[in-house]
Amino acid sequence: MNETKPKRRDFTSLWDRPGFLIRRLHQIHVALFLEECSEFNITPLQFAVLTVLYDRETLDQVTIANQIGADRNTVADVIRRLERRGLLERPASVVDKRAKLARITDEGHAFVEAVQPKMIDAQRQLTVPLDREEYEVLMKLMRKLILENYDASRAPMRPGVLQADG
Amino acid sequence: MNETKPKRRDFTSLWDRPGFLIRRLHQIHVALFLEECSEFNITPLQFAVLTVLYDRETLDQVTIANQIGADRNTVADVIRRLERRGLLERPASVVDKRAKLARITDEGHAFVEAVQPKMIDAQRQLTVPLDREEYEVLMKLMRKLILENYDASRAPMRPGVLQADG
DNA sequence: TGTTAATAGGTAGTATACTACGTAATTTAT
DNA sequence: ATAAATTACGTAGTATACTACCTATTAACA
Repeated sequence: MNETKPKRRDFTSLWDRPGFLIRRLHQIHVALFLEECSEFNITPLQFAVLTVLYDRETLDQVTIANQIGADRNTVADVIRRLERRGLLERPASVVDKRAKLARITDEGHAFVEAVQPKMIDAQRQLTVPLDREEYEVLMKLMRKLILENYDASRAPMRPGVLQADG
Repeated sequence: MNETKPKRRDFTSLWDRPGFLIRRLHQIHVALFLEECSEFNITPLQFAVLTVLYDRETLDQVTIANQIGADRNTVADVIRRLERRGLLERPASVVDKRAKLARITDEGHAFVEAVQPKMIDAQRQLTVPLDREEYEVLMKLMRKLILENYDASRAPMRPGVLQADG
């Protein structure tokens, strides 16, 4: 084979910058998700919130933010929109007067079930180019980077959550 | 070894959804970049725009957007901010009265050189957990997904650009 | 007990990343 | 040469993802 350059990590071209590729992948995923779910008018983050509330638990905003690895304020916005659509309720906590809880409604529950197959289509379409082994390798490496850069983002997921879901 | 489940692609847990992992990775990358470059008050996308203008070419907004794989309107915002800081100039095109071009200033040129090492630190920190082979595999798989989902996002990069930089 | 810490939530502001729509200029087709 | 389609740019609006700062409530400790 022709031995090309040793190829150390140089980052000169945009296509040699992991951050650049990750940004593009993120754009593409969001675009695919929105396209597949266009009939439901739902976003990836909104669906993630509904996913953690699907089993009818009643959680506060911070817990939800930690479980989906999102910013506290962003989650507050998302919850506001989902409540406006009647997919969530927001009961006040009786034990902690600061906390404003969130719980899925029956409508929200049915909504998740309706959207689920489309969400899966979006995930599948993004990754169809990969065979089984490539897929597993990619997922493994991405999980590794997320766990090792655990405290980089302002919305780090808690160890408990990692163990529960990972 | 203990043979766990066959592990088909099921997407039930958030950590089994590629889109979810990509969103988290994107968050982490942005956080690392902003942290490393905090003294310069610059974002990944702003730096990407400066990168394509670094060799003193004078380009229009659409061309810039295509080269960095970003939305046209987003690029317009970014350019506006960079111009406000004196890092870019915006000469009008003489051949096409619709086009408003962008060109890097001397200040912008020096700025890129000052920020470059910090950008590289951010890229490196994101990927330190990976050894050389893992790094190359990850980059290869991400590039593959981007190229194969070429027309998914509204800001697809043109084949010419792909050949030039890929 | 009383002071301090930490926590839950809110508001306001910025940047990215879109959609939808409109205008002016250019290119293509008839 | 004129009409139609395309292109470049702009504005306005929405959603995500932050920072910074604020209040109220709870927990910790001296």
